[in-house]
Amino acid sequence: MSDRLSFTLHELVAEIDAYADAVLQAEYGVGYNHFQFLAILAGVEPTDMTRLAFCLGVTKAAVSKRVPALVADGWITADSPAGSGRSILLSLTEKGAALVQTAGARLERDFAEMLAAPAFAADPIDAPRLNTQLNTLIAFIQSQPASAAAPQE
Amino acid sequence: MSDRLSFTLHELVAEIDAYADAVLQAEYGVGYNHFQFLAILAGVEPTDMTRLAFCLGVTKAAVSKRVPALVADGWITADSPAGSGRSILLSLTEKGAALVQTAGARLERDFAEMLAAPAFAADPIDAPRLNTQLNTLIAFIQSQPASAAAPQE
DNA sequence: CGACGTGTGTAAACCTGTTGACTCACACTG
DNA sequence: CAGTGTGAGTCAACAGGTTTACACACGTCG
Repeated sequence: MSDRLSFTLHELVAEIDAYADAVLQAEYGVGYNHFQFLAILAGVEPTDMTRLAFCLGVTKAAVSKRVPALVADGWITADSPAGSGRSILLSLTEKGAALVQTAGARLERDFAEMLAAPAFAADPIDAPRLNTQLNTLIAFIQSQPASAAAPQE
Repeated sequence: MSDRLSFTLHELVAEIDAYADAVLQAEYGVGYNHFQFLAILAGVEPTDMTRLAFCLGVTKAAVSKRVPALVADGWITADSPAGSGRSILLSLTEKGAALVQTAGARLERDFAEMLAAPAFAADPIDAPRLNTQLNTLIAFIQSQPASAAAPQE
């Protein structure tokens, strides 16, 4: 347990990811990265690689390398509409959408249950309020001059 | 802005890291990973590779590979005390300790200022309380059965 | 003593991401 | 119609992690 909030946040995220990875691996046979790719695509589909890369927080090249395998395994489709330059439109297949739906709901339910656990009875966590506060904080950090470091921009 | 707390947390951590990396790079000429390695070592030095790896949340092998360069550049020392098996004790040099001290203070000050920014006047963030809550949450997740995924254990 | 078991660091192969140079398709300009 | 610019995707080289297997320094126990 650290007394530095920034350390605590890192630790918490690592713990959430580890938990999610364990659940996903055990019940759906996919890893956390795999799920995250599909889940974030679900929020913006159909979209091209560049935008998805931005949403994922990785580079175009990283997305470009993962796409063929995901298409081959039937999670997503990649179409090149005529007359759109080299742009490639990515979408979820039924299988991909189903995974995002069911596994996402499962993880969200788990997480909500944790936040409502008796351990927090004495000092309950107000999730919506916390979410709003943290989003404000994100926006504020992004507005800081030194923060010119988002990948791919 | 996502309405899912877990997404927001990921985004926040990414933003904090990007900010820290920009500051560290600009003012101290080191990257965030570099600083993190030294800062976490500072909290447990002197210690051996296995324990440091655990604290960093990476494997022994990863630490083992980084140590030679850090020693060569004068950030840390690696000693093999007689009679302790193959254990190697890692410690910060003066240079390393100074970086952790000054850069750490700088980042912490920046972060504290952000949390006190006017943007939060309407709904202030109580950092110590939040830290406690999140640490409780971490402990709770770790106690969940599915969470058998901490690296190196 | 000698054989094992255990903890610790290291080496090799691999996976995944980044960077920087490139190709390609299109739009604009002369 | 070139010629040039620009945005999108891809390729090659690299960086930093993980895994698996191993070498080594100790204990312990026969």
